[in-house]
Amino acid sequence: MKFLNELNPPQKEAVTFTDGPLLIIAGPGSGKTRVLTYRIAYLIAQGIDPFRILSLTFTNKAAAEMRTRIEKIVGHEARNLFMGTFHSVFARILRKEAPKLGFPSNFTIYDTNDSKSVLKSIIKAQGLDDKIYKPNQVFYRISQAKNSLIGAQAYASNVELVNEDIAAGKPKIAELFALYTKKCKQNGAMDFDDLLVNFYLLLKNHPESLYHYQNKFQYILIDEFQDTNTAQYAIIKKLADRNQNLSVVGDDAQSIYAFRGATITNILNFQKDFPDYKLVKLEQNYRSTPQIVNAANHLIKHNSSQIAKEIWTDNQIGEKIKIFKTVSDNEEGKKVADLIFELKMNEQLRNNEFAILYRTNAQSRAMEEALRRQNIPYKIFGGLSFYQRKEIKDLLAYLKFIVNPNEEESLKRIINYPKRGIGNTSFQKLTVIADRQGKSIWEVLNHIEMYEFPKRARQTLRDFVTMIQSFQTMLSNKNAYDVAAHIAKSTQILQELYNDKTVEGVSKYENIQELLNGVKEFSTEDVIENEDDINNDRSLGAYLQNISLLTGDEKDNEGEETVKMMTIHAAKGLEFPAVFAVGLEENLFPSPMSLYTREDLEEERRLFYVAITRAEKHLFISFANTRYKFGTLQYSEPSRFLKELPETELHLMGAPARKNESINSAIRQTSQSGLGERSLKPRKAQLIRRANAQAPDPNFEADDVSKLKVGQIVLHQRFGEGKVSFIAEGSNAIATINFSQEGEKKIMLKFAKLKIMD
DNA sequence: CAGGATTCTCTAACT
DNA sequence: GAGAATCCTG
Repeated sequence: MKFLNELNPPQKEAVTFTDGPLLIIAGPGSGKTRVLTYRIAYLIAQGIDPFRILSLTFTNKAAAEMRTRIEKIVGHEARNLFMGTFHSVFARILRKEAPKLGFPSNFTIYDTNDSKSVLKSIIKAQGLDDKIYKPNQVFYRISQAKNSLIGAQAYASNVELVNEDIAAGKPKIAELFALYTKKCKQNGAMDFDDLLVNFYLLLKNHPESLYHYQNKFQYILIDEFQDTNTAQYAIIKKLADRNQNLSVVGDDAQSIYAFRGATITNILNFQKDFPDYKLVKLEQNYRSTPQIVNAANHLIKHNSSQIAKEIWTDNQIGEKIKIFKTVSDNEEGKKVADLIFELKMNEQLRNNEFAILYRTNAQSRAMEEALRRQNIPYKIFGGLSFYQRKEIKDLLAYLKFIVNPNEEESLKRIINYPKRGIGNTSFQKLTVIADRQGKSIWEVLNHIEMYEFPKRARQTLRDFVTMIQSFQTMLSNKNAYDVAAHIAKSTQILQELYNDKTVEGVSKYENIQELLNGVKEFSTEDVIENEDDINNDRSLGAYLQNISLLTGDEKDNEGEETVKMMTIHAAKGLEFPAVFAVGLEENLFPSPMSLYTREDLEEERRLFYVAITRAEKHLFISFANTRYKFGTLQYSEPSRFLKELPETELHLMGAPARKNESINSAIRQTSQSGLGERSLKPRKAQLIRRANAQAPDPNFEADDVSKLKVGQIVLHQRFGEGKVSFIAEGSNAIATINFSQEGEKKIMLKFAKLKIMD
């Protein structure tokens, strides 16, 4: 167990305290993942059966990372651990236990879009105005309730909630909640929240199940505990109740999921519910430079309440945090790409050492274009997931439907795709009949001859039923891949996309192929030899439930090193040598939706804290004066958060020439352009000044710079006078020049137009 | 009923 | 600016 020597005293304490409740407060970069993985390794080394260890994380990415790291230490035994996100672990268990709750074990998992779509039809069917009852908002309301373990019934009798709805002019939400719950049950479907709620109900209402899982999971570890919601905590508490071997790791300063119902009171509840807990604080940051740590500490002090802790580092002094402004979002992208290029040249950084972090996925486009123009390979995480693409959802709908033919959302998708002449009229008719008979549409379809349909429609419907039945038969004697491939072919979906030779068509075809490969991989994967069948289900149903909980491309491009782009939320738990936090503007970051309450604003600040603390050595923060939003150009001001950073650690790029001027006032200055009437004048003046400075001088003659030396004074056509401070030799020699007006620039001598002054 | 054109709406984060 | 919803025409 020599790995214990790699730990500092509090880390070691956290790893070796095996029995009893444990609360670890872990600052950013304090070796939290290391502690969790070593802790598991330590438990196994103590003779604990990995089958008895449950380790829950919050995102797929975190789960995957943890698994690889544990495998590295303990080897293939790691595969026997029960490990994953809350949702995925509970879904796996529910697959076995769902019948106890009145769901089929092949239940379908609804993603947010599915849920909203169901709600939308319900709202319509109730004759309500979907301008008032926006599916989005209704869904959010229901979701919040479920995350607090409030079901439809409890909701309807909760005076406070109902009054809120009445005040908001939406008195029917409780009713919609009930109808939605009923519909999900009819469809044999659970949404994300149901996975938690239903697992909780299993433990609560089925003592034998509670006993079973309490016994099975003797050691429980929870990562990112600050992000758990009421339902998740209630489950953990029940599971750990008997053995009390619950360890949770969290950092209140990194709590960024309150919008989803996560609640920091869970930390307080833990202290109350497990009074004999041991507390360990990990406060030494191994990740970042003192500048970055200091800036982060300084920023987070602006939040009102937090658990007392002092994050410190003895890492080497690094460079200042660099802030820059650009005129537009596109320029911001360009500047980021240029800086990446420079850093690669000058600091020998590699592509995969960079990350660009933003508040919203929409910001990725400007970055993407700029990187592509610079030929810098990149990878975008998140955004529209692979499984959200239309062609994928279409094929998946077939698979979901043959596995669970009561599920009407899938049916809607496939009944007339590819086009087979079953239009809206027929479908509406089917819905009405099904409702009247209290049967599913599928049951109605199976007895189509009993109902009035035009001859032609009846035949098409009958053909559809025959086709689906043939798929179902196939499912009983072939593996998941064979069935999926057969469906793609026999429905002509594959052929149709193959014939489409447009760029999109080709990519869709490839996507379908990739999906099929995924099914193949899953259905032929090795089965682990053990007594546990939850992990060993290779059926189509298991596959579908598995992918419903994936957000997107978890897998990295093999081999290729890329710049990573993602939202700050997605970056939590990750670290990079060089980080660009972009779009630090009012109405973007903090998000305009966060401005109503202090709590929301503080969550935004914690989000910025997370962004900053991802960086190891280089941190760049940028904002743009104008940005395209909703397709129109908008002016923006620098984010209030910029003023909350300590000036001593900042360097405003290309500006702080004047003495006695604080960076904050400089930031404010640079942002004065284009903020409406009031500031139009200075803007014009500024433009003119710049225009003068930049006007190409027709008499300007560049000197031969091949013999340029460090220390020489040069004149640049645009940047003015500067002193050469460094020259990187090579075929693409680059000179670093300190310009008195514009600050430090890196210039490729090949293209440089410089006049040597001495 | 299909397909195309046009209008409208929405824009926070993740499972 | 993109995707969904709606309208319009064959």
